Amino acid sequence: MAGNLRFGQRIRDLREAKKAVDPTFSLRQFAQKVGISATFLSKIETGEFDPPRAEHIITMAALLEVDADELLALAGKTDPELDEIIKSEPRAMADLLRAARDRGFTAEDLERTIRYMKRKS
Amino acid sequence: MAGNLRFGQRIRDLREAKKAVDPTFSLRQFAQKVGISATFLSKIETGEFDPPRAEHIITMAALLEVDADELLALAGKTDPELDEIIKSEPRAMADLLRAARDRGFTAEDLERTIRYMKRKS
DNA sequence: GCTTGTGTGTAGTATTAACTGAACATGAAC
DNA sequence: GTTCATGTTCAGTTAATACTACACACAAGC
Repeated sequence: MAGNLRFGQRIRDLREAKKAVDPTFSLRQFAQKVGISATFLSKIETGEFDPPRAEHIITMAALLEVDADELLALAGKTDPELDEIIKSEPRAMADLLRAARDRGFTAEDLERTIRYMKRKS
Repeated sequence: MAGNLRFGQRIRDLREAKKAVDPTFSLRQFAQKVGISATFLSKIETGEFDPPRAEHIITMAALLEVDADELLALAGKTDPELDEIIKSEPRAMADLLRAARDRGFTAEDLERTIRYMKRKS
């Protein structure tokens, strides 16, 4: 229950922006769409509670039409899908990530690597 | 508490093999080295309890002189270190993993990618 | 001035993961 | 034949995560 105002504030901002156009994005109705209680969402938006679990964050991103990875990163969580990908080839995926870290790869370097992968497949 | 006999059996086999050479690898003493109770280790080895948390699995691997990733994979867990790596560059690392999955990359393909990364850095 | 909808404060609960201590039965060592 | 170390069983605990219901205060609309 440490709280995370950066995440909460971002959700509130996005929700209010949507609400200006679509009144069904009130706190209560948005909470219902996401599948959590209004109480919980209120606490999250004010930074009193930690972000909800990844699944709910992904639902929020879809409803707010933003990229889920951005919100997950703000929440300090990782997409459970990534865990599944790692488990599908644990040794190799672990090596891949460690190689990227050891080389101090930036987002740009990683993009270049992805383009290389696409060429090779 | 679903239990995982494959993991437990592997730990028991490795431990017994070590114990044949080094008698300090009894269940009790090994549990102490790892930092868990003998009760817990017994349940784990017999498959009655789930594997312990990743940190303890990594300690076990070091003591038993096997690769931690092998044991973690058997336990169905991912090294928390990988989570940290992902969080250091969430969008890009997520894209990297998804690209690998979408292309159906095998361990071999991933090794080739790592070699590419080493050349480029 | 009552209803309706807004976000919020109080006071919790449910579930799960990750364990534990103490007592026990069995066999080996002396 | 008692001591000692082995692995196991019983009956729980602790801490964290992820929430919830209900009642409230406030403002807008009729």
